[in-house]
Amino acid sequence: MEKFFSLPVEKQNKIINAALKAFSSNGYKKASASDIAKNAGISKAMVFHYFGSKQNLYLYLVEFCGELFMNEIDAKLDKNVSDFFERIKLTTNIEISLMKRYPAIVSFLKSIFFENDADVKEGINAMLAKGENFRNRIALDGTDTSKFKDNIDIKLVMKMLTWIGEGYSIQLPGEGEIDYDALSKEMAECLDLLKNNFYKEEFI
Amino acid sequence: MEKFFSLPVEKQNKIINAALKAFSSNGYKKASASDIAKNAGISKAMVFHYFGSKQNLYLYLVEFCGELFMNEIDAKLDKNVSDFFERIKLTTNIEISLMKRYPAIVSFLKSIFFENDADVKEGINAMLAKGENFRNRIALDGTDTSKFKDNIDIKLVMKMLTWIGEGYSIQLPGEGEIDYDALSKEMAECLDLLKNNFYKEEFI
Amino acid sequence: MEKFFSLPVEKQNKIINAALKAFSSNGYKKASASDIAKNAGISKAMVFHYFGSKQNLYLYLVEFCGELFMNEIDAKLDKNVSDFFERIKLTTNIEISLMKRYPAIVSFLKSIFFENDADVKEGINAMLAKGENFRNRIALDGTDTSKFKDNIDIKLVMKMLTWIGEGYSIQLPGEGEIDYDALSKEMAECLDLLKNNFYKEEFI
Amino acid sequence: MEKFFSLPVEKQNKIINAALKAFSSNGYKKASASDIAKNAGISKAMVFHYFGSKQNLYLYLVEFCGELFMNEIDAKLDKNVSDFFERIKLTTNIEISLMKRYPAIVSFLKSIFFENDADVKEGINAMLAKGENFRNRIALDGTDTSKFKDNIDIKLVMKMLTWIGEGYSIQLPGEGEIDYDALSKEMAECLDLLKNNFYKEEFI
DNA sequence: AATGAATGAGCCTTCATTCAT
DNA sequence: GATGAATGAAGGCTCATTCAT
Repeated sequence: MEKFFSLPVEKQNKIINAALKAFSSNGYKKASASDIAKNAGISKAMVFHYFGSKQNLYLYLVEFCGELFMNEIDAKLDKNVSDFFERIKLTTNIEISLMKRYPAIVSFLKSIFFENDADVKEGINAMLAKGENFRNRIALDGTDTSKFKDNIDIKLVMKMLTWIGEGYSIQLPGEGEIDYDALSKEMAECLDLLKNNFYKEEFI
Repeated sequence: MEKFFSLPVEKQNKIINAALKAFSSNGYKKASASDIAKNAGISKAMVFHYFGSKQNLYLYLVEFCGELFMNEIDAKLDKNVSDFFERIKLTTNIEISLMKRYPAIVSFLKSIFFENDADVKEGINAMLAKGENFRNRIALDGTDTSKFKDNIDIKLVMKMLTWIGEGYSIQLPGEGEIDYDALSKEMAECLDLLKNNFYKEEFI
Repeated sequence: MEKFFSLPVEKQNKIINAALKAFSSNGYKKASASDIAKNAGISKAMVFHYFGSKQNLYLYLVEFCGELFMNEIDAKLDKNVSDFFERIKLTTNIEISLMKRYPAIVSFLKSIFFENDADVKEGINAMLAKGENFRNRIALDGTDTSKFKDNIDIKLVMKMLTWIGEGYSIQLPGEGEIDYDALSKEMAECLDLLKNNFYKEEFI
Repeated sequence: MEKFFSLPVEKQNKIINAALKAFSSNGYKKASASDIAKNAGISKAMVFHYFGSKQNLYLYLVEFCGELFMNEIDAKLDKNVSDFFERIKLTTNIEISLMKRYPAIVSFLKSIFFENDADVKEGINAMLAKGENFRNRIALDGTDTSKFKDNIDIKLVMKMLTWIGEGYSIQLPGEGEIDYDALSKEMAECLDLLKNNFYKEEFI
């Protein structure tokens, strides 16, 4: 796959976007190599020249998108913030900012969740597992858990938030413009609701 | 499709389960009629004899599963229970009991969400719309909302619960045994956590 | 095929007509056994019970129709008429009267001409050859050829008439009402034209 | 279909002939793409690569053959010949010369007449209509009709000749060598027979 | 490197034919 | 005899992948 990486980044991105779009709107199986090629402005044969196989291309995209998310957060999350909900909010906003820059990524990751094709399922699960670990680390390491009421199971809260976050991305429309600000605001309301009711009086 | 319905129920179910499994693990497009036939122990031609086309079979399953869920809940949900969380809990348990009887349904409905193939998307959306109406009706009609603390946005709680519920089914493995009791218990914990913190003191 | 013949004639005819219609409007290959069965009001399996195979059925129809034509003419042609054109005219009118009684036969024989499927071609050709012999015999045996101008090649005239006759049936519409009287009249004009110019003065 | 046209003409012709042969001996429906491919020495997939669908290929052949006939005659028919029979004779000979170059065309056009499959019937009829106009124009425009005896209905003669011409092509064998010279000679005899008896004394 | 041609495997679907009842 | 179910073989078509240039 060095062949792909030795392309000018601009062209790489064009191909990546074409593939993301094709895969997310049609799924792994139905997305055809020739569609991807057409969208990217290259010949079908080049897709195989660069990536070897459709499967390879798909798995590369899975990893590429996953790493992109994690690196971005690693780089931009302020480690000094110790408040649980503040961290989640920051993380969420970073994710949303990423979505703004690479809209195709969103639908792709969305589609990945329910891709069940045997050819790519293992790779997807591996990435998702990595992502879950990452989330937990980000959310829990160095977090001040003493603010929670004593009877609150923080891990359960964390799980709930994960599902809520997924719920958000799932409900996004497949196509068309996304109102990222509304998204951000609604997530914030959710977090506030939980914070107001899960924290001890004095930390609200 | 009368041909299918005049089959002994046992055989119908075998075919349904084979199809559900094939579709949920491969998606509409890649699931092959011959796989379905093989798993159901019939010849490929019979699939077409019974359902006419793969599309027809898929759409039938979508409707079958959707109706099954809704009818089951309609029939078993005690309408006298007015407590919001109690209702959700009952509903969830009914769903889980359904999963026990038709395990393939879960992964199928899971997969339906993100099926984008044009041949079946319209049918899926129709069913999902019906489902959403149903959910709202079940959760809100006749529910006593006065127990919530005054500053709680009940619609937001409802949304959160929907996502949490979906989160549950999403995290289920595509294949293999599912620990339904753990599932049920974890969901109950979630509901209790929210109830304990969202209700006024006197209703806990 | 005794099984077929032991049916009441009424039912035989219903089946024959259903098959004639199906074959003539769709051709040998595309006409489906289930169509024939449906049109005849019997089950598909019976078609095979009676005729063994679609090929058999088709070949039977070819022979049946051919024999019907020839027997009819043999029976009704007045052997005392010795004038060439008069005979042709009589024959033609007999044919047309047959068409009136069994409309489906017309389109079927029409379609037979250009049926090229290897499964039935041989049988068709055999029947057509028999038909040609028959025509020649009818037209030439006992015919008074002395009326023709001396330089006329009667066999050539005969061939021309055959082609003209075929031309007539070919130009018939596949479906809809046929104006048999116009047909009869136009053929008569043709014959008169030839007779007037091919016969010696004194026999016109 | 540019893909097909950018092939070397030699290969185009091989494919065309393979298809003509397959279609004329089996009809539209039964002729299989794989037979065509096999006869043309290409893979089945290429048939679809070149023509998109079997229907497309068939309709292309219909038009190709039709145009070929008409162009050839337009180009070679000496417009100064005004004698009716002379024109017919020239036309016939041009047609026969075409048959020598593309033998499969004959059986194909023969088969087209009675092809009833809905997928191609419309296209066939369009071409046949064009052909009929063409025939009439060629035969009647600029023809000297004064040579006919006064009581001859020229339109009827024209019709007869059409049927006779069709009769010729119909009697041709589907396969095997055709004796084009005999064909040409017999047609000439026919024309002479009619000319000698339909023209006024002084023009024979 | 880049392309268009080429292919083979596989899919949905149809249908003549056979089986079980 | 009669029927509906069942099947296997084939056909049109698609597409990931490879080849030749």
